[in-house]
Amino acid sequence: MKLVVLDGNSIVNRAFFGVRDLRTSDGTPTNAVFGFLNILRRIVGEESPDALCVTFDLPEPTFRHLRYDGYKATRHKMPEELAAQMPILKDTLDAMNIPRYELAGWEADDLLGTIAQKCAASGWECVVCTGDRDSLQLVSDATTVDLITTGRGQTNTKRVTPEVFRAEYGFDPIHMIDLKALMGDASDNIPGVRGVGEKTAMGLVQLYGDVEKLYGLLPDICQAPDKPATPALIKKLEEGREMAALSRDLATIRCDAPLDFSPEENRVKPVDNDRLYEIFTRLEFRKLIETYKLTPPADGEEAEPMVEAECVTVEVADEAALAEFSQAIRKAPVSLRFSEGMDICCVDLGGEESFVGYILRESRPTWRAALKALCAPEVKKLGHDVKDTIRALMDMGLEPEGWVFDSALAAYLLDPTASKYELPALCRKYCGITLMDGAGDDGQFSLLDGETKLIGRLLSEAAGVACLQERLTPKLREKGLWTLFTDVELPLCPVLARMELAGMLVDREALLAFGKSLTESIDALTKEIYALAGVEFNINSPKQLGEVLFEKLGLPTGKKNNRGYSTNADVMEKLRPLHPVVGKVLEFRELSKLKSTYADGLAKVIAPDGRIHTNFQMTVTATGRLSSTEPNLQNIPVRRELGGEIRKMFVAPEGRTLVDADYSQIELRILAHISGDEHMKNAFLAGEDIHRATAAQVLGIPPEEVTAEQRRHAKAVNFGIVYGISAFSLSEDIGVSVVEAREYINTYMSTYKGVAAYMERVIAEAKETGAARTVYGRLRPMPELKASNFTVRSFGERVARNMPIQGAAADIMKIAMINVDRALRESGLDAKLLLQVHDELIAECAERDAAAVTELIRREMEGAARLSVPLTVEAHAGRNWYEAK
DNA sequence: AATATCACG
DNA sequence: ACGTACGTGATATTT
Repeated sequence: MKLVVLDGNSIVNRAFFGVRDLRTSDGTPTNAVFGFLNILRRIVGEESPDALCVTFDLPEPTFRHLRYDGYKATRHKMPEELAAQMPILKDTLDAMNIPRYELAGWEADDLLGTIAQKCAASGWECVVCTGDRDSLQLVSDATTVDLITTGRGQTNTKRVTPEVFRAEYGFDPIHMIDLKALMGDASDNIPGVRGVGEKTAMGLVQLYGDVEKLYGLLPDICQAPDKPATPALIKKLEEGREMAALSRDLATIRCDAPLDFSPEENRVKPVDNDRLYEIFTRLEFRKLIETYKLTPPADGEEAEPMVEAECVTVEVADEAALAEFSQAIRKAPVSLRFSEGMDICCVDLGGEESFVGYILRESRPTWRAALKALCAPEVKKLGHDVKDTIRALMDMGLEPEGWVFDSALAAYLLDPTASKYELPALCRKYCGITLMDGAGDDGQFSLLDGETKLIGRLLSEAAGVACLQERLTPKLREKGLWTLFTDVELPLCPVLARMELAGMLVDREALLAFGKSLTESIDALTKEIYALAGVEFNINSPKQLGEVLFEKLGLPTGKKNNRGYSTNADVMEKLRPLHPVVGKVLEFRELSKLKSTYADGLAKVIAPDGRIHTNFQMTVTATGRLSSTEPNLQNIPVRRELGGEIRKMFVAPEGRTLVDADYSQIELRILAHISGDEHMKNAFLAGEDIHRATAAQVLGIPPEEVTAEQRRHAKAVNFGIVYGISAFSLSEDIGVSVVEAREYINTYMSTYKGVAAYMERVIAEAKETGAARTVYGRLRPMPELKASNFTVRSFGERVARNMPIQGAAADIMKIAMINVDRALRESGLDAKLLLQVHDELIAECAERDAAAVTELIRREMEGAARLSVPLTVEAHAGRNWYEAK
């Protein structure tokens, strides 16, 4: 039996100084806790102990202080940043069910010694884990020491057994104390013998071991086997006799602390999932949550574990089973889970027959007919990530309708700020059930083959989805999210599935040619930059670029970042006039971005059909927007001239055309609507250029006298208002002093009083209800508003201003997409939606239908919401995306 | 795996 | 006095 005891203070110190600064988003330092846990995991991995515990020093004076005043006088006080982490670490250990030992008046060393001693007495092997060489004296046949060293971010452990120790020191571990008695230890304020250093002491201990024995033989001693001690040394030893005895005493780790300890009590126990999950969430250790396979705590009172019922499974393998299946699935909603390869489908029958599971296999002759039966609109279906299921089924030529629930979307609406919505975690959180994953070693179905396990998992997941429907439906209703769920999110799924499947056609040849021309320009720029800088370096490395710009060329530094000085575009734009290389670097940056992310990046994801099929994510953003991945088609360049070239590569096939329609100023229109501000509403009602109107209003001049710069400033302010403006950021953005920016904001707020009042109101409401909301009911929990930390709270206030605006725009666009898709399909026009970019839709249609499609899309988008100001859309057709916009 | 940067709305 | 605009995703570099 083996017990590992960790020297808590020593290890947390190593961790604190060895791990780079790490903080939660509210600024709490966490690096020491993080480092400690890493070391802990490493040791447990290496030693596989049967028992585990940790010792700590208490900050009170120890008995050694009483005996020798100088002792530890030089030890530094614990840094505040580390002290702040100690209680967190102790909580963490408690949640991990790892016992802690601390004893007033006793050093951690003595506790380690005592524990090692008691282990040996119980016949246990003991491993002392510390970063402190002092503990090496404990090494014996029953006790080893794992020395932790941290260097260059790397943690190494060295296992010190008696053999290892002897090989290194040339004497037995217990004589460590004799060595210290002679040479002392500055860090622990052990005086030692004056004039005796490491070399001499080592030699003497190697020859005599014990200090007492050494003194007994004085003056007839040797320094080395063939070298009698010099009279000077003997004199020093004689004079230091008392100091040696005292030092030896101080250096001796005591093994008799009055500690109630037995190795058995420290047996390794499973962690407390709920407590540890809570702590890791608070510390933002997301990775560790996965490492320890922690799951969100079950959600309160009503979540009782679902009874694990026997599930009767029926495989739909023949016509008779198919007939029964087709009947059964029409009686009540069914939940579906498909295997990753879409070759197996498990169906959980809800309602009265909830313990019946049907299995569909691609290899059976009834496969397609069974799927077809499932796809009927009368068959009410529940799923998880329904959009992906629909896309896969559509890809198989089916048209699944009748979706009534999606557990991922439901969980997203309830808390859109969660990082993921995986089915097993949701089942645990909301239903208190643990799904069978078939992977555990708990013998769930360890005797079964792979496919049987897979079916077991899918059935268990399907049952989980059914349970989630029961638990989440009332929650959605309570929180006023039900309409959004059934009328917006669910109907959007097939629309997005069709868009993803359609994909956007790309002119591959032109894209590759553009990439090649970029390469040439980049090569030329590289040479110019090397010549201007006088050195060759990696221009893509902000670190190296910073060294060249700020050290070699001596340019003035702007903002700092974690590792040095920022070289971002804002900073470099200011440096542009100071050195010709700066402009070249900016150009290099622009071109490399275009090449790596767009020219090369997009070429890589062109499907065999010549199209790019993005994935729309419905459960990512905190505001309700979609996001687009693999590739992201929502950030295709447009603002700069060269970037526009990329949009020219997105084309319509021969005989077809693209239609691009975007909402004009939708966010400001929403602001005008929900704030009810008369001035802003009037500007929109009069069809004015809103930024010009803002400048005119704020400056008190006629609109026609507004200069380009005044309009630019007003535009920045309008954006700022939506984002939750601050004078500082506005001044940065438009390049005026903070005072001027503040002045501008004040004037703006007294001009647009309705907006000012609205901003106050939303924050107050969000504070009261704990969430920000759109007019459609979409919500975002806002715990930040209660934070005592100024930065966190301010962030919360900006979010509370912004979310209802950005979120409502997202709601309106989603409604528009559903309506456009429906109208297009009903119209009989040869057209389909391809892409959404937040306030913009792109469709493809036959050339001859271009005008009709353009008008249809405009009509549906403008009609998606009724605001107190007009909602207008600009729409154009073109052979490529650039032309259409 | 984290950071810096930059593309979009 | 605090720190500094909302929401995303991809890439290259560095740890």
